[in-house]
Amino acid sequence: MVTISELGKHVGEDVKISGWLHNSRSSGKLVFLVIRDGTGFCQCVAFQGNLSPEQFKLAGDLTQETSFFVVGTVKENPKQKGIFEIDVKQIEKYGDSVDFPISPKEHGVGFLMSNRHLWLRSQKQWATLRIRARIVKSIRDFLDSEGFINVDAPCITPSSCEGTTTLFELDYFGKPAFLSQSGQLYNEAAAAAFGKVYCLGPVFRAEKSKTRRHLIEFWQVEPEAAFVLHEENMKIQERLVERIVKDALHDCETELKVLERDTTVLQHVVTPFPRITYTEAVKICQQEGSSIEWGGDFGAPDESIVSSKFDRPVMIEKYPAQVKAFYMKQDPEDPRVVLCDDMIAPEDVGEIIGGSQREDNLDILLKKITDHNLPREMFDWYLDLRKYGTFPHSGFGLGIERATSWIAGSQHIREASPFPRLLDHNYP
RNA sequence: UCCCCGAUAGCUCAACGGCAGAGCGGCUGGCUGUUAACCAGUAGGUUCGAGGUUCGAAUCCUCGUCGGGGAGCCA
Repeated sequence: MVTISELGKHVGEDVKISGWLHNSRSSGKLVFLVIRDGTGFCQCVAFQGNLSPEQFKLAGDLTQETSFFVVGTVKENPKQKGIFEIDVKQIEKYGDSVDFPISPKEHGVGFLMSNRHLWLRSQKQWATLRIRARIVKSIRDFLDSEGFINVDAPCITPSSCEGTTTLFELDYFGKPAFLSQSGQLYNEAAAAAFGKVYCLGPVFRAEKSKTRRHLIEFWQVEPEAAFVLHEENMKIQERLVERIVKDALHDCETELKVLERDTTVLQHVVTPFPRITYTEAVKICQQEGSSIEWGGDFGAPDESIVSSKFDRPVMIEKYPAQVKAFYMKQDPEDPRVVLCDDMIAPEDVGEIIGGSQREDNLDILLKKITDHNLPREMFDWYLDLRKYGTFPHSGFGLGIERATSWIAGSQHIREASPFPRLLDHNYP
């Protein structure tokens, strides 16, 4: 058995391909069957003269998504160079498919989402999720080669990490527990044991978000590195994003073509990325008519204004302390701001990275926990990290689906998750 | 939680106060190179639910249900 992705190596040979019927067209004595096997899509040509009457009728009667195999000779498509097709000699069904709901014409989002388990078979969903897989591999390859160790964080936690967003509460054998919104605090403990670490897994936000940029459950990679300062933290971020985009352009040419993605913007994604301070970003927004004042956080329209000024991802650094999490380190040169940065992707995708140097001074951290009204006793273990050999360190979080959505050019982040969890939508 | 928009054939939509329609999908037939193929025929309806206005409601009004987009929150 040969896969569709390998057909180019078998031109002139007879091969067997197993898969599902994506689409078919017939023309009297010819039937064109587009088969998909998970690795790609391929046209099979069944000519009446080459098949028994039973076999030819079988080919013509196949319905959408019937599973079957063909045996035939691999040929280059006479009209399209580099595209291969199969001259069918034998064809056999595995299983029928009656009234497949997703026909080759337009469908509404609600209908497609309620058929997500079948929608995954569509070409664009296939392409998007293959890009997602490539991105995850790029992230692991990059971090592993940079000496980071994969140390995963728990999904179930006794309290909120940041105390800001709403969390899902669980009954943990009679006591409350929460689904984690971030592995960050655990990463800091791991960084003190392993130096450079990252966790990669799902996180959960119980916010009733209803936008094209938000998921209730999403995957995040969170690198954390000991003795890395703010400046170097940003360099790691931009090199990681550069690598992800470069790998996708190199290895996902077919997928990007299926998605009709204009890759010009992606070609520009090379380091160094532009950097501006929060204060500069506020000025830009004000010049464009935004009502934002220094000290407030950016709204989605403000992010759009800033990102529209640049041809690649832009990093905004040094936000006011009051709009950021308690664990971010105060800027020694300006105590009003913290040593953090957000990376805003182009094309209105929004924030794909949030990162910072962490507060390593025990007294300042204690004060911040009090100021944020966080339960001190829940953070005892975290404060231990400052008691027993405190160390300068930094880290960041990159949203896998946001990155996928951007590179694939998705209209909505839900397409970047195989089975997205959305507000009032967790089936299938 | 707030603000907009929507619900009509399996799907995508039209009809906007006067006979319920089209394309796609299904089915039947035709065609040796099709690319969401094409051509002909055919089946398919409690117009989301409840109430109201009207000679007459898919259409106007009220309430409800479900869905979509956006804000806030953030990856």
